[in-house]
Order: sequence, then C-alpha cells, then structure tokens
Amino acid sequence: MAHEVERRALAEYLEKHSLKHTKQRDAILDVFLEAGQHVTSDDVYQRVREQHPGIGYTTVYRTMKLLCEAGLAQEQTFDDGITRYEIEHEHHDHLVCTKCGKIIEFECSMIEAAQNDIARAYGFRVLRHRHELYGHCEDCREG
Amino acid sequence: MAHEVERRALAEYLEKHSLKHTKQRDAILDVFLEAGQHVTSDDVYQRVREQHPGIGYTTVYRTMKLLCEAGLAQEQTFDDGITRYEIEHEHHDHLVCTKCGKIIEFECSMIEAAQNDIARAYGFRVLRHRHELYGHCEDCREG
DNA sequence: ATAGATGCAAATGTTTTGCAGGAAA
DNA sequence: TTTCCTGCAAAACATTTGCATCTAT
Repeated sequence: MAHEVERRALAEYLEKHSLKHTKQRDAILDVFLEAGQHVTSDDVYQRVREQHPGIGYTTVYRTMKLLCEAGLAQEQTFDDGITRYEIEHEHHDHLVCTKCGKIIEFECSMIEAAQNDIARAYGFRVLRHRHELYGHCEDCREG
Repeated sequence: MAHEVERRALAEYLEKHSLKHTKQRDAILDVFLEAGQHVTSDDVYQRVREQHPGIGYTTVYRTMKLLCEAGLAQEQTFDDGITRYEIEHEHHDHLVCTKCGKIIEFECSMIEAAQNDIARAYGFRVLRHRHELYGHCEDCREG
C-alpha cells in the first residue's frame, strides 16, 4: 500500500489526539499525496470522488485542515483567494505565472537572512511568511 | 478643499477614459485618502456613509477598483482573505501581527536585488510581488 | 439625448456550521 | 455505548453582477 510513512504519521496523530481513523481520512491523504503540489480543496474533492463517490465537500475541507495540523500538509493562499495545499517540506517561496498559472518554488538563503534581520530590527517574532513573485514565466513572456 | 492633487489626478484619469466625474467618486477618494493605510472596502464604506448615507456598497467596491486603475490606490491581500487598499507609494513589504492586527511596512534593497536575481534565473518577468512576515509584534510577544 | 454611474437585490464562489444519522473506539 | 465523523443543506462571508433608474456630459 502506498504512502506508508504518511499513513503511519496520520494514524499516530489521530491516536495522540483521540480522533478516529476513518476510510475517508486515509483516502483523502492518499489523493493529496498523489496529486502533487499546490492543489485546491476542490482538486482533492474531484479526485477523491473518482474512487470514493460518497465523500462530501465538507469532509475534504475538514480533513485538509487536519492534515495541516498533523504536519503532513501546508496551506498556501495566493492572490486568487483560493486556498491551496502542498506537501509539507523545506522552507521555500513561489513564482506564480499569471498567464498560465504555473507555480515554481524557489529558495534563497540571502532573503531568509534579510528577513531575520528585519524582524529583529522591529522586535518582531516571525511565525510564518509568504513571499510570492507574480509575473510571466519563460513560456508566457513574448518578445 | 483637501486632496487637491489627487482629485485632479482622478479628474484627469476620468476624462482621459471618457468616464464620469461624480460626487460619489470624489467622496470615496477623500475618505480613502483620509483613512490611512491598509483600509478595507468596508472601512471605506462605513466612513463614507457618515457624510453620504446614500452611497452603496457596490459603488465603494467599484470605485476602489477604479482608484487602483488610476494609480491612486494599491490593492493588498493578506492572509485573512480581505482586500485592503493603501495609498500608492514606494515599493515595500509588510510585517503583520497576528495578535493585534498591526501592519508595519518595511523596505529592503537586499531582498529586492535577490528577487531580481531569482526572476532572471527562472526566465521570469516579475510584474508585482507580495512579501509578508506574520508573527507577533514587539507589544504582543510575551516572555 | 446618451453613454455611463448608481444602488438595490440577487448571484457568485469559497469555506464553514448545524444537525441527524452513522461508524470507530 | 459513547465519542467522534460524516454528509447534506443551509449559512457565512467578501465580492460581483443584473437591471431599472438616475446623472453628467
């Protein structure tokens, strides 16, 4: 069975919090892990219903939140106002193409360092951040 | 009369685009300029109704969009999903306190430079960006 | 006179909530 | 057999749109 590690992580989280281990939660986790990065709740809903037509919107929303709390997923909100989820992984930022919708991840230790300096200068304790560059990607910029 | 420069800029924009110069548009511009940074459409609506009780939500929304197109306002969307507007000014980023809601602006030329490097590396033409650090401000961080 | 603006109500699209029935512990 | 989940329908929320009316030009 696929995604053994993540399934076990979910099971542990559920047990630790006296929550219940259901088919729906496993199904949604599987679909999410399979679907790749930056999926919306609706993406997950559509895909999970291919295998499990009974599942409801509500359950998807609730489960995606749960996966975030369990540290398996991470929420991202871009400028279109739709919440997206990605598999929890190393700290990074995004380039978003406003023509084709492509999302590219990047990392930059120089920016990280500068952020820390700024936070310190303002007495701020930074818990999370977002950093997105919007524009046209290589394929979409003409001329 | 206050905000002469901006009123004139709006008038010019309207004329150039064959749009009409109405009391509502002036009133909303005034309120927006008076209200300070990072106001929501609802903020503007509440304030403008103190002087002009007849004005509708719709007009505020439409006019804030218009002010953006005219280059007098600038849209900002933070993680709460509510669109905010600020007076168009030099490029900058934001520190957002998730306890008290305070928003602090900062500028960092090092980050700007790094962004340009990254865009170049990916063949991206950056049109705009957002960069927000969420956490607790000096007054809200305890211990 | 006429293109464009207004304001109400209704629609939109995403996400959340109430609740009765259902499944896991 | 109790606690937690599910799924539906309805609500919530910010924002947009249809449309009849009104106003600036």
